[in-house]
Order: sequence, then structure tokens, then C-alpha cells
Amino acid sequence: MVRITDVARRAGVSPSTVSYALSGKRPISAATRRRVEEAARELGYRPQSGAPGLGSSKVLAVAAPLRGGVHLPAMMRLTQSVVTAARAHDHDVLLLTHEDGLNRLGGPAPVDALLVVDVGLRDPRLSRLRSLRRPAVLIGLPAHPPGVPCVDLDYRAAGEACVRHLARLGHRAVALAGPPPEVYLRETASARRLVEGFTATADGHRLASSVHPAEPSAAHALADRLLRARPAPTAVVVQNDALLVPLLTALRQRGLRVPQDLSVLAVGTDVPDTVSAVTVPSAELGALGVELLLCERTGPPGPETTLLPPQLSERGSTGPA
Amino acid sequence: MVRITDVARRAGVSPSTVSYALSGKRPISAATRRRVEEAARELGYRPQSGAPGLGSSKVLAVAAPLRGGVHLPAMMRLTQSVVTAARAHDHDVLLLTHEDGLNRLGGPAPVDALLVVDVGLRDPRLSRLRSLRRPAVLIGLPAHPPGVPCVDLDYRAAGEACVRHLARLGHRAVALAGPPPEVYLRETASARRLVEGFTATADGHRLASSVHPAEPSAAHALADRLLRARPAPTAVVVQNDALLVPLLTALRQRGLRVPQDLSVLAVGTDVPDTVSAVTVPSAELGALGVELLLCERTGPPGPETTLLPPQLSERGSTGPA
DNA sequence: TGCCGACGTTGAAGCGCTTCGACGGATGAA
DNA sequence: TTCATCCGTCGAAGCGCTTCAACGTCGGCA
Repeated sequence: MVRITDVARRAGVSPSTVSYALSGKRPISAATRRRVEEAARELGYRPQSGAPGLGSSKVLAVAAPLRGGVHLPAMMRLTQSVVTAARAHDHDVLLLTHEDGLNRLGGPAPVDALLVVDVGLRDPRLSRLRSLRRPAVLIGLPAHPPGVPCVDLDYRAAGEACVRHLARLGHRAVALAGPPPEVYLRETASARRLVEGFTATADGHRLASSVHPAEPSAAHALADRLLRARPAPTAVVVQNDALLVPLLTALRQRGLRVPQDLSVLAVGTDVPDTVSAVTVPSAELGALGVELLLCERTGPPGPETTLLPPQLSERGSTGPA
Repeated sequence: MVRITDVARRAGVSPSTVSYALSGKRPISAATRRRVEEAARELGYRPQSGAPGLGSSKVLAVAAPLRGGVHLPAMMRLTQSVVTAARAHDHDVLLLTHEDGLNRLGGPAPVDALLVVDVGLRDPRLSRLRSLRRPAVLIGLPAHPPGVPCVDLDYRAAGEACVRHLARLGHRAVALAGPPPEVYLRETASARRLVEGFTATADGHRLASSVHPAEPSAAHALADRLLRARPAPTAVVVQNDALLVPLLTALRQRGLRVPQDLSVLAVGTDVPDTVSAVTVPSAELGALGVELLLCERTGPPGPETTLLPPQLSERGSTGPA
């Protein structure tokens, strides 16, 4: 393994000079820098595990805890775009799937940058994130600006768009079938904000509304609950990728036709193309996050928030009340 | 961040004793060891980046170069199962998507174990793999036993099964639409072995056979080539996830009915359920690889080869010649 | 000509960890 | 009681790297 001293010897300077030349943390004359860079390249030098961080490790960590209620395929779609984008910037990707993903990175974390997904309104990972002192981007929007750039679909607007669409079709009672309770309990931003937009807009339009957190396995129970509810909802918004298809099946089995008897509107990544939906652009979010993370190197650290506007596509599963 | 000295102080011993107690590299009295372990647990101690490797980093690296001709969704399916299985063993996953993925790991690589995918018959990564001195598993079977456990679909048998199936249906001329030329050039094991099985079995049954490496974008050109070929193939085996659907479309546009005019048999991960196929069990391979990697810790390092038998499902796209 | 400041570079210290060599107390034999 | 042995523990050195403080050298200004 080639060490910094090897490079130093070859370039005729001291190891510390090599360190400074490669990190740019101190001014180094152009000539010396060039010699160092050349020596490093010739020897194929690659910084090893020194104490405080491995220099530029070219690794992008994604804190994507696989908790209950998380739809794996959606996560993988995001991951795929992250991997692709990271690769374009010559980075590999470390998937931290544990609840305490960030804590598993030792103090001097061997990663260059961090992408945090499945963000909660008061996400406990944020404090730890700050202590890592690495560039970071959140995919999701906490309740309070975290001092870190955020990217997300505008879920509040998505909830609003869904209700508006249904109200325009003449529906007077709407339901929201959301992710399982635990997702709400941990205050997942996407779920909470969608409910906010959904409920507020329903109230504004004087629609009756109800919210039903649901396990994907409980599609039948949910279908029954929707049928029994009074006032009976004539439209249901489904924000739960894993639940959508089972729910449609359960509804059909109960003799309900979509959209004649019940309109169904999905919010998710993985929506069949026969179902009207606000599609969550997981791939776009991932790519955007990586761009923000790896490009804004040069420039102000701009902790800005980017909310993508929701796009509602009518595809036949929603109709007049 | 909690350091080894913190643990040492709490346990009332010296840092080196903690190191020995936790690594087991020297005999430590049961009492002391217990106190150390307890202190470590209470403080949530997690070894940080010492010099020679980070101890048990709980990271599993996947060397999955994203090269030309690689079907990303298939790769992600595999990744998904790897992530899931790794998580069950309390590991995170580092995706090395660069050509020289293994080289990017510094000498004392911060990973516990390695999974190598998209293996070539003479894969140049193998030598580097050995020098890393980490447990490793190959998903794919090189030409010569590499001294490392291998897991793969039995692609030779898959090629054989496809031709057998078609021969039984009475076909006398069969074609193989494979991945792009570059995939063959780098001697990707799955592609080479399938061709082997395909060609040998066709010869054995005295069927005319031809092989057509193809870019997914060249579906139309390929369709024309198949139509013009003499003897005209009455069946085509497609080992190219990204090509399959475009090719079916191109065939349909040329007025060919499947399976009446041409039988289509796919080999891949991502096959629509209307197409007869030998399904590549990416998810199963990933999970199996991880099991082998993280379970065989306790036991002999058994460099064995596991070849999964191909399963051919008839689903309507293959018929009598 | 002499002084001062700036710049580029260096040596040394220190990061948290492992590991070698050595110490010291307990134990068994003489 | 004395001595040899051994086990468990410790101190110190060293891993490759960063970073601080200091050093020499140069150019500019008086």
C-alpha cells in the first residue's frame, strides 16, 4: 500500500506538504502542488484510514432506516437514482439501513457526504447529523429549518391537490388511507404533511374527511371500514404503496366499481398506470439531493429548501361523485 | 464520541486490556472481561478508525460495477435482497459501483465482507479480492475455481433447458438474443455460460442456432435480422432484460404473432408475466450470498460452488413450431 | 543597506486504536 | 520459606494521517 510518505519522498517534500497540497487547506506553491499531484498519481496514492476521517473517501452515505411501514421498492427506486447520480460524481454509496444509522459511523466518519431520507418532523438524527460535520442534504422537510438543505415533494400541496381534484368532481366526503400508525407516531414528514394538506383543504371546501392509517395487510378491514363510515366517503386517497393494490382488490371483491362507486387516488412511487395519482418522484428527489450535495461544494453552503410541486395525473380511477 | 479510554476508565482497566477483552486476542480473566463488556455496552462503545482497519465495521461491500450492458433494475433487485439480508445480520451495505471498486477500498478496508457480482470468467478483480483478506463470496462463476465460495444460477443448464424446451415443441432453428457485445467481450460468466449451454444443446439436438448480441436500443434492427436469417429461426431466447419488451414490440410491429409465428423465451430478472421464462432469482442469489458470507463465520471457510437449477415457466409466449 | 512581513514549507504532536514486551502477583513445587 | 512459573494486566510504541506552531527565505519598503 502506498503511503503519504512515499508520495512525499517522490515529490521531494515532507509528508505534511503532501497533505496540504492534496487537501488544499494551506497555500502551496503551484510548482510544488503539481509535483505532489503528479507523484500521487504515478504511485496511485489513495489516502488510508488516518485518524480524523479518511480524507476524501468518495463515499456518500444514505441514512435510509428500514423501519416498519417503509415501502422497500420505493426506497430502492430512490437508491437507484442516488447510486446513478453519485457515480456520475465518482462516489460510491453506503446504505445505512439501521435505525441509528448515523451513530454507526464512527466519529471521524469514513464518508464524504450524507443524504438523510424518510425524515421526521422532529427527526432525532438531525443533532447527530450536525456533529458529523459533513455536507448533508435531507430528503424530507422537518418542522423547523434544520440548517441543512432539504429536498422533497411538497406533500402539503399534494394533499391539497388531491382534495381539490376530488371536490371539483363533486365529492362531498373523502377518506385518506395512509401508512401504518407507527409512521405517523414517528412523525414522518411526508405522512404528516399530506394529512395536513388533506384535512385543511377538505375543511376549507366543507368536505367531510377522515384519515385511516393502515397496514398493507389490513386491506380488507380497511375496505369494510370505508364502507361502513358515515358519511360514506365517495373517494379515497391512498398514500401507501404497499396497500394500494390489495385495497383495490378488496374493494372489487365487495362489489365496488372504481371509479363509479368509489374514486381512488394514489400518492406514491409505485402506482399502477391505471390509477390516478400524484406520483412521488423518488428518482428525481434522489438525483436532486445528490446534485445539491456534491455540486454545492463550490459555492455557499446555502441551506435552502426545494419543494417539488405535485403533479396530479388523471388515469381513470377517479370520477364524478 | 465514546473512546476506548472511556470504556477503560469505567471498567477500571487500561485501554489495552479493553482492546484485548473485546477482540479476544489475549486471555483475559472472566471477571475483567465481563466488566469491560458491560462498560462498553453501557456507554454504547463503537470502535473507531484505529490504524489497521476499523475492527468490525459491520459493513458489507458489494462490488457491482455499473458497466455498459448492465441492467440497473436487475442489479437493484439483487441489491435489495442483499440489503435486507445484511440488515438481518446487523450490517450496512457499501455499494461499489466503479469499475475498479475493490481498489478504492484503502489497504485496511473499512468493510467486513465482500460480495462480488457480475463476475467474469477471468475476472481481474479476483486477485485484488484475495489481497484484501476479507471473507468474500462471488455471485457468478469464473472459469477456474477462485478459492472463494460462488453462488449463481446455473446458466449453462439454463441455456440447455431453453433449447430442450424449444426442441420438444418442434423448433428446428433457434436464435439467442443476448446482451451487447461488450458484455461478451469482458467474458461475463452468465452470458458466456448461457451461450455455451445454448449452442451445445442446439448442436446436440441438431438444431440450427445463432447468437445475436444486441443493444436494447437496437430492437428493430435485431427484429429485421431475425426475420432475414436463414434458416429462419422459429424461436428466440432473449437474455437481455432491457431488450425484451422493445423486441416484442418490434416483432409485433412487423406483423409477427407470438407464439404463433415466433416463440419467445426470456432469461432474466425482470420478465413480464406473459412471457415464458427462465427467471434469474436475483433476490435469492443476493440473500444466499449474504448468508454464505455472514453465517459461515463459524465453520470452515468452505470455498464451495452453489449453482441454482434453472426453473422454466411456460407462460404463453412459446408454442409449437 | 537594513528591517519587516508574508509566504511556503517543515518537524513534531496527537488522533484512537492495536500490539509488543515487560511487570507483578498468585500459585505450585522444592 | 524460597524460588520458578505462569497468567493477567499494563505502559509504550507505532499505524497513516492531519494540523499546529515554528522556521527559513524572499521581496518590498524605508
